[in-house]
Amino acid sequence: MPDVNPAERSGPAGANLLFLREEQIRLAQDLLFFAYRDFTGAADVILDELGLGRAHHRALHFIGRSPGMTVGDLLVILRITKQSLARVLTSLMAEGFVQQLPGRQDRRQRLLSLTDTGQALERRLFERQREVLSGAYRDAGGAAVEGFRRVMRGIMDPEARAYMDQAEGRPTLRPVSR
Amino acid sequence: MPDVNPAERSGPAGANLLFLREEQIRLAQDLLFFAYRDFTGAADVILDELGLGRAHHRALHFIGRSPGMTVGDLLVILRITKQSLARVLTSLMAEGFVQQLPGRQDRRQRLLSLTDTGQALERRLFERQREVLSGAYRDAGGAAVEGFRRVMRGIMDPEARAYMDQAEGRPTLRPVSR
DNA sequence: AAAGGTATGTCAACAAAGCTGCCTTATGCG
DNA sequence: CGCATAAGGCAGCTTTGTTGACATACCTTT
Repeated sequence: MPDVNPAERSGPAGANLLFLREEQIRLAQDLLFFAYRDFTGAADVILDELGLGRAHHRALHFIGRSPGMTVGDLLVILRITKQSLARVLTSLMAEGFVQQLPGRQDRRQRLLSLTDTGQALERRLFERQREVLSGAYRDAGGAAVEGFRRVMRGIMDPEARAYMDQAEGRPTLRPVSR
Repeated sequence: MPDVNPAERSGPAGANLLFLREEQIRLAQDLLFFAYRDFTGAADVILDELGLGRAHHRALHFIGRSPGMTVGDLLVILRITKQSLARVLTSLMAEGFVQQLPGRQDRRQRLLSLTDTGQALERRLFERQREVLSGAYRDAGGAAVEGFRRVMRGIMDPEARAYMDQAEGRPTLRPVSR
């Protein structure tokens, strides 16, 4: 039973098929662990230089992706508490990477956006991760990329899928609400 | 490849293509964040019941995957420090989920394996994640799963790929070295 | 057998990034 | 006016990572 191709077998070996299926799921667990670790780790050198952590990177990423978003929006996306986010945002604003502007319709809101410096930093971080992903995309090919996208989408919960749908196709260039 | 290689294009649509390529990378960033978050989160309810965290789950997973592995092996896989691992292993052993046996050839080693209780717990955690992954696999289809695997592999660093190669096809049933 | 390297464990102290609970301020809205 | 909402802040705690120093047992080489 060492390694049999799962697709080519279905005879009396029902249990074997079950095993193969389970093994495939376990491989996916491994894949998620290693790929996430190494992908996020790609930006660490830059973050360390600046005394920032991954939590800062996540905030930069999503703010850069939807400039003008509210603090509440970001909380929903990150699924962390106000306090955890506050720590990160406070330091990002103190360092001049992120700015807040009062909402026009609702002046209680603080609309978040990246400053020029913040955009530059986000781009540096992005480039590091792009190198990793570009390599993977190139080696895997376009069809694989589409498969990757579909499986990953399926793993996310419905709320995250909804966010993705709305984010897709929206140019990041959307102007800051002023 | 679905989208034209940017290197081969420079006409009037060059900038647009570049934008599409960048947008695709940013979508992948989102995918990794949400999928990892929701996949790992699937087991949280069970972990909370037992007062365990995700670090414990990772240890259980990899020990269950390679029974008889050494502490050093696990350190290399997880890429955390001895101290961080010690905390986790100590509590897993105290709760009776993990056991250590001295190595036969090299008696300095402590070979790690799951106890029966540990295997049962690992299975419960696994089932939760399997539900998520099975759904994603079913909706995406077999070809997509293969693409997913290839892209994820490409994202991992070479050392992690080497581990995956060695882990693949190895039945988890490998007996505990006694 | 002595010497030096390796595998593991342990202590102390610290940092990042989560969390809860509670309270304040400013603003929107019925 | 009164209540709800968006955001911020404070105090304190937990999990999980970090470093550095040191101890013990065991392997390997001389």
